[in-house]
Amino acid sequence: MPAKRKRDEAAEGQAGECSSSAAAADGPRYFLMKSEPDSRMEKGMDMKFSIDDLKESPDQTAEWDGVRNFQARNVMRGMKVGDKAFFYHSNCKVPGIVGIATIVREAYPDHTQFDEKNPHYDAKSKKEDPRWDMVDVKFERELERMISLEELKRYKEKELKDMHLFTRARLSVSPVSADEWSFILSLEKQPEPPKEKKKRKKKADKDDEEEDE
DNA sequence: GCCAACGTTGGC
DNA sequence: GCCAACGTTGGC
Repeated sequence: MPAKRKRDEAAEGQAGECSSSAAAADGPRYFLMKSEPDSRMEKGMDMKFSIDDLKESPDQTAEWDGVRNFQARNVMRGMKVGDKAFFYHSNCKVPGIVGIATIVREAYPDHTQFDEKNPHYDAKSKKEDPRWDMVDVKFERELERMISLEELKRYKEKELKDMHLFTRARLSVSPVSADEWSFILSLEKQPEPPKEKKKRKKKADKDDEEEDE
């Protein structure tokens, strides 16, 4: 067996912690899925997929294709129908959670891996043994207000200290604990907090500050 | 547009 | 199986 295969399996092992064996019996599990709301061309294909795009999809349902990271794939493999996911806008002006989607179809092979025209084509993936999976997600609702990354970060030392969004920042699909889920939804009910100003201060402000000390 | 963080690849 | 080089993610 080639070494490559071994690596896949190793990666698979890692997912164990956040799966899966206990199906939907004990209620839904929770996730966070990142998507880019702004147009960005990759090999002639627009990578944009916003919460509005999901909402406007046929049956408000879309294939979550293009995941090409083993950890993220493994997280998706642990998803069950009925599980919930925060829809997160990334790589944009104001990144953050904008809505909620429901998993409506469990992991199955991502067809874009076999499509040479697709930016996520994977020449090494074989039809008999696909490397990459996708799930289908359905729009549930938008949040009453966006919970920005900046706002979430205010809790990264406390309520959200274990969130994969912070501890594994580059994972595009990550698990969210029930506590994290309800904590974030509790933020939604609160009024929008004032923006934390941490943009580079103007020199005048800075001088003032130094005088204060 | 920059670049830090980090996942992946491949030589050894 | 180590690890340097490379590529990508994604906030800023």
